[in-house]
Amino acid sequence: MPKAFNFSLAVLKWFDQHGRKDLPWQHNITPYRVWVSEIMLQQTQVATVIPYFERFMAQLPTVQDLAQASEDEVLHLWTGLGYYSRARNLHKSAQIVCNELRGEFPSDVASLCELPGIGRSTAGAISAIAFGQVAAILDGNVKRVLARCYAIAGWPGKGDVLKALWHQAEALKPTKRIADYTQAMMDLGATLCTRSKPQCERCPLQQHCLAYAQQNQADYPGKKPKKALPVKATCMLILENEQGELLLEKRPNSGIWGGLWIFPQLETPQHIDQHLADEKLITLDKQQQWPSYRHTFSHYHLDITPVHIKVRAHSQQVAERQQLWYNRAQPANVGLAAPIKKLLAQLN
DNA sequence: AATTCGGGGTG
DNA sequence: CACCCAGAATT
Repeated sequence: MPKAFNFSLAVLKWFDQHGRKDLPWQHNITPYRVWVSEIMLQQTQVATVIPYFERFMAQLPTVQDLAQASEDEVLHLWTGLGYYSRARNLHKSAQIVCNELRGEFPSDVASLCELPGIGRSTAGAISAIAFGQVAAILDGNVKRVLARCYAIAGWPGKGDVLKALWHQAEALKPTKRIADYTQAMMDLGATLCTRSKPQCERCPLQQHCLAYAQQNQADYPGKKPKKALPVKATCMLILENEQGELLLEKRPNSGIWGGLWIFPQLETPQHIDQHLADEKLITLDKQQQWPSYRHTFSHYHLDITPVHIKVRAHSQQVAERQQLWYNRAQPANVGLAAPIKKLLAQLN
């Protein structure tokens, strides 16, 4: 009868040989240092955090120093790290710890979760690493390790997937060496069980990893589903004067097609007559509606309905409005939006 | 349950 | 450039 696989034992054995043990917050371990490091590490990579952590600790070595600092000073120390609400919550929590908890950090997950900026995973990390309490974590690294090892499919942003991952995290945590185990799981995810090109040949879980067995490591964790792009519609006026030139307008520098030149746009073809009147343009020929087509951006589809109209221009209000009559034989040296290029090509 | 927050790293 | 990262708070 072979001995049953002991997940945490294998992870701890690997940690003893290969885990990271020299990160700044792994020395002189105190609840304050662990807490600050865990907040900084939320959604932020270790290499980015290290210099910020060093500066922060040099400037505000204790929770009392942090509580008494100004919010501006805390935010200054955070500048460049991103997610600035983390800094404001950290500051608030320090004041709560000092003013309401007599300077003593809570040690259990539920109490830690009461502090602003501390959720279930960060509470578990602080409780386990700083206080040795048997608590589970589920950060991005652990999600990846567990999703692969147990073939937990789906995007962790979905409630049921997250629930399944937490279930495994809670079930696997050991009662001994919880601090090392917690660090080990994060190290495993950060150094071996990486998002791309995981080093499975060095992984202590290889023999038991379902994703490795199926050789579909890349399928875990499931990716966030790309939501269907919204569809917008526009009508583009291809206004051709008696010289065969086409009216273009310059887009503002900010926003879509910034600084490029496009045909005048209307929401729908119904607005054409009004627009021509406003622009003091006289229709010379029948309007020709071209077939609509779809142009796709990263964040939406744009259904374009081109309408070709031959006109006589009356006034010369062209310059101030950032307009020009575009001569295809002697094209102006301006940037053209992709759909405009496409339509110009179709005119020939 | 889905969105928002946000700077940097990476392929 | 798209996607991801030691997630939590908000709607």
